[in-house]
Order: sequence, then structure tokens, then C-alpha cells
Amino acid sequence: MHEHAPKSKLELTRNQALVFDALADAGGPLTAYAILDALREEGMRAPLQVYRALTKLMNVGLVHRLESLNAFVVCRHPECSSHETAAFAICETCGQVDEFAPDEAVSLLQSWASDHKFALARTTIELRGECSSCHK
Amino acid sequence: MHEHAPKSKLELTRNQALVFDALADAGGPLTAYAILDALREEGMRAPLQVYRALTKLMNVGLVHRLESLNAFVVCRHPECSSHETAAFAICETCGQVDEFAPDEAVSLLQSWASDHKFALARTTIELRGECSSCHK
DNA sequence: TCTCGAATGTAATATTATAACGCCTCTGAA
DNA sequence: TTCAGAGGCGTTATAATATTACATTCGAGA
Repeated sequence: MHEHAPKSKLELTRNQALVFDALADAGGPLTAYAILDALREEGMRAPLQVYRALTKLMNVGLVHRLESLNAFVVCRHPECSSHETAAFAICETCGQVDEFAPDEAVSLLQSWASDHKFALARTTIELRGECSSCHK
Repeated sequence: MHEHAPKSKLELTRNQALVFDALADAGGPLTAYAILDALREEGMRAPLQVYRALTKLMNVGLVHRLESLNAFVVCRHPECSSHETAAFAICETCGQVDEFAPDEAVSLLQSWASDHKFALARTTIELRGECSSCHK
């Protein structure tokens, strides 16, 4: 029996599912090359396969890119629509990332953009520091 | 007459001054390798020379790193102390960057951090979109 | 059936960043 | 005066991140 599932918008291909699962299993951020290494046994062989899957996953809002880490995490709020305005608190000690939705801060940034006639496409908000578990 | 100027805290070395001037002259973001290419004639030869100067310039608050671009810009408010909380609006059409100080938004993020016992060290806030000159 | 868009596999390469080494020049304390 | 430490410099090599280019496959409609 081959795989003939009809593709809904959220169907993932094999590579996309592999990459998503690897990220989800990690429970934290991974670089593209860390994902690649985790998936060698599943047949993933080249960086491009990972990057392509990541691009798709980001487009559908299942994965975020952490710019200040050059790494990727699964979205904590995949049903929510505001994937363009998520924020992340990144612990520099343990590496854990906490995603949150800073709605008011984003509103203020949108106001700034609007005041300056800047057509805002997406925002990157990343906090660096030490999480409560680490600096206790 | 050799250079014997007594070193105050803001004295820059030759390499640091070269890198700062290259960035200032560019009037916009440059990557480390773009800076290197701009300074070949001044004797800059290796990436590390540029990265070392950039690190110092960032430490003294004269230069910012744009995480989402892997590039660097001169600080627009070098006298101001809050170099850890600047924000940037990056035009994806023309590449120009507008630095601003989103004090209220930063306060909200600081509140979030405080509420979550997150010891905030610095924030990255970068807006991507199209500037007024470009989408007119 | 035909064609189109999306995804794949692979090799090669481009871009960004750091490690490791030794040397030089200040400065300040002994 | 010496000398030890901190910071900067120059160089080579390499690591880490990301993309280009090209050929192929697959499935969904017209």
C-alpha cells in the first residue's frame, strides 16, 4: 500500500515531516546542520534538503527562525495566526527558548511603522539573557 | 612624529577607525566581508581583523549588528546609553536601515522578562518591510 | 495525455565566522 | 628598571551557515 493521501494544505511531505519531528523532539532550537545530522539515518543527506523543508515549514507557520542564533524552533502556537510577530526569550545559559506573543509591544512597533510610512512585513523580537531556572 | 596619543577610553586603533569609517561612509549596513573588501587598499587583509574591530566597536556602542542581515551599521545615537535596546527598520527593497529607540515597547518587553524572572541582557528588535521612499 | 507546479537528489560553491599561533606595545606594579 | 598582563595585530587554516545550478520525479488538474 503506497502513500496516496490527498494533500490538504497542511499535509507535509516526508522530508518536511522528518524535519518538523526532529525539531519537535529536540524541544529547543536546532541549527539546520544539527537537524541534518539528526536525520542522516532517515536518509537526509544534504543541507539543501533541510533548508527546503525549513522554508516550507516557516511558510506554513509551523517553525520559526531565530535570527540571533541562526537556528530554528517549532512554533508553540501553530493555530494562532500571528506568526509574523512572535517573540522569543533565549536563555544564554541553558539554550532554552520561550516563545511568547508581545501584542502590546508589537502594536507600538506597528504604530511606529505606520507613523513613518514603513510597510511592515514582519518583526524579529528576541530577548537574550538568563532564564529563571538558570540564574536562580 | 610617531603616534603617541594617550589612550582614552574612546581612542580607536587604526583598524578600528578604518572599520568605523568604512561603515560610516557606506551610510547603510555592510557585511564584515564587504568591509574587508572596502579596506583592502588600506592594508586590511583578513576577516579576523574586521571581526575584531567590529567586536570592539560594538562593545563601545559605536556599531550595531543586524542579526537578520548578518551585517553591521554605525549607531545613530552614539551618545545615548541604551545601545542594548535599539530597534531597526530594514527596507527590503533599498536596503536602508532606520535606527530608532522604541522605549515603550522595550519597557513592555522588560516587564515580560521581569514577570517571567528572565534576566534580560539585551533585546533584538528588527522590522522588515518597505520604507516610505520605496513603496510610494 | 499533457503540462504545470512543487518537491526531490546531488554536487559544487558561496558566505559568514572562529580557532590557533606568535609577535608587538603599552601600562602598572615590584 | 624590569617584567608581567592585557589588549591589539597579522597570518593561516578551518568551521559553520546558506545558496546556485541542474536534472529528475510526482501528483493534480485541463
